[in-house]
Amino acid sequence: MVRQKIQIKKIDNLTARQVTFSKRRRGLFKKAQELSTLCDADIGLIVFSATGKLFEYSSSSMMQLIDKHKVHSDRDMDSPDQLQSFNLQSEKKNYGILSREFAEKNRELRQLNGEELQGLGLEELMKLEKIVEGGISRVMKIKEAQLQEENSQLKKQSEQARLNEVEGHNAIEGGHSADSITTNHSLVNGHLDYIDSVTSLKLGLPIPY
Amino acid sequence: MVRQKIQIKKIDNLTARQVTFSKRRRGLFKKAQELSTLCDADIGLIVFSATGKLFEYSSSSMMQLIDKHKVHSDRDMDSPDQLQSFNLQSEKKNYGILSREFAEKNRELRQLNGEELQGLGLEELMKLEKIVEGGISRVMKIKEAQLQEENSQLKKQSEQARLNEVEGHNAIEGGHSADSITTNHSLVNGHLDYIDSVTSLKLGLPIPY
DNA sequence: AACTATTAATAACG
DNA sequence: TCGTTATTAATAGTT
Repeated sequence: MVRQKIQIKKIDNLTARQVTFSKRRRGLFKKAQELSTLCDADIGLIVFSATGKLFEYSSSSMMQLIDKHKVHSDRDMDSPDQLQSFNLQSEKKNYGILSREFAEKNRELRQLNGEELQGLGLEELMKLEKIVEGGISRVMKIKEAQLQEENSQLKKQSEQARLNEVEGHNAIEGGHSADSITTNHSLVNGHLDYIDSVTSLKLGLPIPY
Repeated sequence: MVRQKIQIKKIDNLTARQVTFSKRRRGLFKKAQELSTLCDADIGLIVFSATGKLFEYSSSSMMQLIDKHKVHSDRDMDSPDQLQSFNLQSEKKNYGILSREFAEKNRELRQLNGEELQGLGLEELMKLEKIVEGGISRVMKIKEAQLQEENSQLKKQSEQARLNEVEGHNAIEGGHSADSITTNHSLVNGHLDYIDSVTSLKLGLPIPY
């Protein structure tokens, strides 16, 4: 845009390109900062050079800005079904990054919880529970339901045995043996209040496993 | 920078500020696009107006760019302990945003898993389990351990009852009643193989609770 | 890095 | 928001 006007297309000459990158990058960052100051705008600017080097500017905190941005874009794509499916595709491509980020968030949450959790723990846990609701808790709920059912069957059986005994009859009458009960039964449908008083008292203690 | 040079500080007049915001914003986006094209750079620009309206430009995909940025900044703050503690503080301030993002990631992961999970599910779940390791799974493990112990006690009892019966003795001999077993016992320490074959088969099915 | 001729951006105003 | 214009700012090419 000077001694001669240039076309806006990739600069062929490597050196010239690097020089232009430096100059224009500085200019861009300066303009971003000016806009932020003049108009009280919150601005984040991320630049990766062709070689992968990162340059960034943010008028506040890049992390906060990115979070804010995420909230906004989520709001937009919450209802439209077409965008949703498009989004799913691009997220599928990013599985690795995603799960790494997920792990990271989890670690962060754990750190945050680690402080609050000791005392107030329960409420936080209930929130977490609502949040997680993922595969693992599902599996554990299934397992728990099974155990619970097995339990009640055993209790019934033991009750039956006691009754039979009192009446002088034979308690074992061709039914299920205790060892086979585990293998075949339906799931309980009702609400599982898996956080009971005993469990609550143990919250926050390190559990070895 | 024109009829009169201006100071780079917040413009007092609201109208003037809005006008300047419009003009300079357009200029900034144009320069960002030019830099991206000329120098083959990957650029993301996020601008929030003072009123909270979002404007953004990205030479590729904003999501990919943000992921890339996250990876970079993680790499930088992985070892230095000082940065870590500073980071914790700023993250504490962001608890709300964090947990919302966490929930979102979880939803995304669930969606992704939803497809793979039907078949291979288990491995993914094991990974998830390792990742989550949070309060809720801990609580569920405790509860499960309790149930398991209760179970084995019941089984022992029922076995005892059967033996006693065969030998013509009284099975109920002043021990625990079946109803009181739940309330007081120690935890199992060993490994919990809570994903058993029965459970595996049920993976991916919607579980009502 | 500096220089500088030239274009691009834009402050003020209509 | 849009157009005009005087002026400053940014920068392409050169050294």
